[in-house]
Amino acid sequence: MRDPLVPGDMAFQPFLPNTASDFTLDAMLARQPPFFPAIALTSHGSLHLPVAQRHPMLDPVNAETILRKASLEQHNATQSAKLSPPKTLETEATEDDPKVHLETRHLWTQFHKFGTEMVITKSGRRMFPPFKARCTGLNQRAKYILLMDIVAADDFRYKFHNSRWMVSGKADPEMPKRMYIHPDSPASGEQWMSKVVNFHKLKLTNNISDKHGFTILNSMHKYQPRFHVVRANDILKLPYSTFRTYVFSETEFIAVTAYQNDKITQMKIDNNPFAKGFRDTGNGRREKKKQLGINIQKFSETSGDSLDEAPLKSAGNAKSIEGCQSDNESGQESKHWNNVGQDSRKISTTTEELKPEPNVTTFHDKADRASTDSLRTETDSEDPKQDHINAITGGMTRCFGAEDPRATEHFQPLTVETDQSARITGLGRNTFSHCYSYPPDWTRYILNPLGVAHRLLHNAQVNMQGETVSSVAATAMGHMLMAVSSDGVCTMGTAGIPVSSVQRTSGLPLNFQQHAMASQGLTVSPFGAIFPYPYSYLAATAALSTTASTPVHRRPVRPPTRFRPYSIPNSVGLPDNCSTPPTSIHLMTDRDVNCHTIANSPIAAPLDCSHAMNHYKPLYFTTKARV
DNA sequence: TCTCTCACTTC
DNA sequence: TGAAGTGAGAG
Repeated sequence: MRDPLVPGDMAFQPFLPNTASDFTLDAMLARQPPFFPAIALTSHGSLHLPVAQRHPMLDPVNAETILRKASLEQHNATQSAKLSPPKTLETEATEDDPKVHLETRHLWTQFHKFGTEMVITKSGRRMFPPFKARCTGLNQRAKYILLMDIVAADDFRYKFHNSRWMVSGKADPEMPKRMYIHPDSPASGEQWMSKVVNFHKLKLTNNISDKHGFTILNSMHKYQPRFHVVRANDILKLPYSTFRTYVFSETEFIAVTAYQNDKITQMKIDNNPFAKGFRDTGNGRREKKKQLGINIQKFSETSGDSLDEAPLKSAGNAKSIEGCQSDNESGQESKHWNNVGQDSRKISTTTEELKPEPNVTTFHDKADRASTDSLRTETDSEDPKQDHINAITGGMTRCFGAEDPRATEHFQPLTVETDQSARITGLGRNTFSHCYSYPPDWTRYILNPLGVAHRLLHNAQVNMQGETVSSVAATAMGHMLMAVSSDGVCTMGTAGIPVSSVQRTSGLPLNFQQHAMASQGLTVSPFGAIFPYPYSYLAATAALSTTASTPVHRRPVRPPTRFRPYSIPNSVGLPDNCSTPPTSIHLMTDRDVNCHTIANSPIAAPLDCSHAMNHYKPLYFTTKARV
C-alpha cells in the first residue's frame, strides 16, 4: 500500500486546497490522502510545507482551529436541521388543501338508487356513469398525480333475486388489484383545476389474464371506486408520497357480465350516448324492433297471415321496414315481443312509443335533479345521527320510507346489516364511520430501474393504537409499482388482503400487497420478486398463512384476498374523538368540504374528527408514506 | 352466468 | 372513414 505522504508522488490526483470551500471538512474528507502532494515529512515527523503553498489552513495550529470551527458549524447545522421541519414532502404536503367534487354525481345517484351495475367483459368495458371529478385547492405550481382504483366494498357475492340485489354467499378471491393513473399525470395543480378530470379510459374486465392494464373485477361482487390525489412530480415518487383518497359512496356498484336489473339497463340506454341506438326515439334498432314486434303482433292478431308481410303493414316507417327486411328477424322478433309481453315495464315502454315521444334523456334529467335534490336534502342533514344512519345503512338506500314504492327497488344488501361479524370487523360500507384508521406505517419501497419495487424496512415494527404489529403484512394500500401498458395505460398493482387475526385484535385493517405489472402480465410480490399471476395468489397465501383466518368457500386453493377499505376499529360506534391515526378516513359532504388532517408524523399526530361528523358523503382519507 | 356476434352509435 | 363503445340476443 502506498504511503499517502510520499513527497512528490503525484499519482493520486493531487488536491491542493485553495479556496475557502476546499478547507471544509467535507471537502477534505471527500479526498482520500494524499491530497497535499507538496507536503513533505520533516525528519521530526512534522509537515514541511513549501512557502509558496503556505496557507492559514496549513499551519498546524491554525488548521486545528479552523477544522474545529468547521466541525462545530457543521454540528450546529445538523442540530438545527433536526429541530426545524425538514423540507420534505411532509412539509410541502400541508401547503395545499385539495377538495374534490364528483361532477357526475347526479348520474351516480340516479343509478345507485337501483343498485348500479357495471358491465365487465373480457375485452374491457368503460364505466358508466363515468367518473368525472373536479379538483380545487391544489397548489397551482405543484405537480400532482391523480389515480383511481376500485376496491371490493365487502366480502360478499351477490345475486339479483326478486328484483333486488341480495347477498348470495362469500366473496370469491379478489382479483389482482390495479391502480389506474390518469394519463395526464403528472400535471400541475393549475392544470388539474382547470378541467374536469375524466377517468373514462379506465376499463373494467373479468379477464384475470388481462394484459392491457384494465381493472380486473369479479362478476356479481360489489365494488367501490376510489380517487386519489398525490402530490408528486414523478410517478416513481408515488410510494413515498401522501395519498389523499376520496370515496364517493354513490359510486359503489356491482360488477356484472350481463345486466340484471331492467331499470339499470334502461337508464344506461337513456344516458349513454353509445347506447343511443337502443333508445325509444324512433331512430334506433330498439325502436325498429319494437315497431316490428308490435306490428307483427297486431298483424297476427288481426289477419294471422305470414309474418314476413307484417312490416309492410306497419305504420309506414320506411326505416322500420328496412330494418326488418335487412335483419331478417321477423320470426324472432315476433317471438321475442310475445314473450316480453309478460314484462309490464316493457309493455309500458312499447305502448309509449306509439305516442309522441318526449325526450327521454331530458325527462330523466329532470327526474335526476328531483331525486338528487331530495336525497341531498336528506343526506346532507346537519344532524350527525343522520350521517351515521346513512353510513350504517349504505348511504341513501334507506332514505325512503318503507312505504315508498321506490324502497323496494333500492340497493339493499339485505343480510349485511345483520351480519354480526361484519359489524364487528367493519366489513363493507355498512359500517362506514366518520373516522377510520389505517396502519400507521407505509411499507416502503425502492423502485429500481427495472421498475421492481423492493420494500424497505419490511420488518419495521409499528404501533397501532397501542398494539405493535409487524408491517410485514401491514400495509395500508399498495401503490408501489408502476407499469405502463402497451396502450399507454399506467397501472400499479394493489391488492389488499385482510389480516384477520391482527385486524381483530388491533381493530385496524391490514393489507397485503400484490404488485401487478399489467402490461407484462406479471405480478410482483411485496418482496420484489416477479411472478406470473398464479404466483401472486401463492405469494399472498404464504404471507397470510400466519395471520389470515378467513375461511375459503368457493375456491379453497386461493384464499380470499379481500381488501376491506372501510373497516373501523370499534364496531359501529362512532368515537367522539378519533385518536390519531396517521391515516384517516373522513366522510364528507358532497359540498366539497375538506375534512382531512395531515399529520407530520404518521404515528402520533392527533386527529379531530368531530368536524367531519356533520359532513357526510364522499369518504375521504389521507395516507402518508414516510421516507 | 358467461361469451360472442351483431347492428348501431359516437368521435 | 374507421376505430371504438353500446346493449340485445343467441348459444
